[in-house]
Amino acid sequence: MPPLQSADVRADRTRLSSADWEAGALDLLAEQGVAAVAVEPLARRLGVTKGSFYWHFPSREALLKAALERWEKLDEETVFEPLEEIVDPAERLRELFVRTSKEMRSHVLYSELLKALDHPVVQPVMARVSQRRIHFLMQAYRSLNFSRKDAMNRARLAYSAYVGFLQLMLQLKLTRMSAEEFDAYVGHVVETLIPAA
Amino acid sequence: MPPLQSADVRADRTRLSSADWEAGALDLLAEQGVAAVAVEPLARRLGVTKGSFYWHFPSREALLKAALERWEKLDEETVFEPLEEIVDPAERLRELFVRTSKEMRSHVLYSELLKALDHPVVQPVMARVSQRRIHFLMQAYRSLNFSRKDAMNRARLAYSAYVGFLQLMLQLKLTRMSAEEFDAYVGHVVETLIPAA
DNA sequence: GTAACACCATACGCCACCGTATTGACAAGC
DNA sequence: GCTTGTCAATACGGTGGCGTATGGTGTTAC
Repeated sequence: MPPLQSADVRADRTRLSSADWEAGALDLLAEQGVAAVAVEPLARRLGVTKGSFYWHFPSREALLKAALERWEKLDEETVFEPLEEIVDPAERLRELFVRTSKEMRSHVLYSELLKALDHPVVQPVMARVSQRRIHFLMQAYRSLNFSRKDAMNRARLAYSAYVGFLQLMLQLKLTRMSAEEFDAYVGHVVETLIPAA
Repeated sequence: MPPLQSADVRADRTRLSSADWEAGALDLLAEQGVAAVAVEPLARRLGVTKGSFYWHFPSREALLKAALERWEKLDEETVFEPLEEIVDPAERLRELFVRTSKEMRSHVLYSELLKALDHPVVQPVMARVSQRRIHFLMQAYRSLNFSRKDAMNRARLAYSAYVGFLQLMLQLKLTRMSAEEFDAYVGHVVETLIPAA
């Protein structure tokens, strides 16, 4: 009797590297949250046993840390660096708000991590990422002639709105909006939180 | 050797009722999240063993459900009914935003529940509570002559801002603001999200 | 003052996950 | 072709929680 292989994600024939485990961890994280990133389930999913895992990582914590740092780096590169090039601050903000519609995976991950902020490994990563993003917003508002305090408060407000919206949509699933509704909402947010040119 | 009694919360001498367990569950929930609401730890905290628990409740799930329904009821009574009496909608919104400064426990609980929205017992309760609150906001904006769509979008935005702020402050602890900073932020939010009279 | 009830203790079996130890298989380098 | 290094299987012990079974004790009703 064959060993009842689970849905076998990897193309088999190859062996696993640390990066494979990290990628798998992020997949599981996006799908089922931090608690689901456990070594035995992940091993099953990758078609091996945990005997393999403990060769690559000393502990579950270490995997989590490595995976999150991988995510943090990727996040910076794909989301923010492209935006730095837009010179007009109002336009930069608008683009940030709108591009946020795509890239669902990034939001899903961020949203799951929001639910695990009490975890000692998650907390510092999220603190860095969120701090950077809020700072990005603040600088844009500064360029729009907001006072220091107003810029800070508006940045906080805008980012809070992002975070809250994520939770309400992705987690609570209060209203699965149509594409038009969603665009209308984003339009409303832009009008409300970004001063007209 | 005495049985190493834990910090003994109840005034002893009395025995426990279902309500005591529910209250204890909410305490633990506020302090350490949904996952921490486990029967053996809770029993230890209450100075009994789980032999007691299973007399009052058939399962951990049942306790959680009872506790959350208790919270839902209390929330309605203490937060929203008082506000219904304020007739001027702009004033009502302002008061909602400002009173939200107090009542920390309510926010802490809501914030912890936000992190457990995938839990089948938590989800429906949170859906009801959030839906009610957003509807409350929407009606206020309607009274301020917002179009139906604008009112909906603004309500979503305002509530998202609330939810996000909760997570950023209570969970991420990005910035522990001073009382003045906090008031200034609330002022900024009021100016931004509520049209001037 | 005893019987019934309400609450609690103890002890047990079960499961899921963590981490360790030991051995095995396969490839590359010499 | 034999050794070394890399990845993996197996088997084990430990922890912490769930739920059950059964018996015990204080309180109340009569």
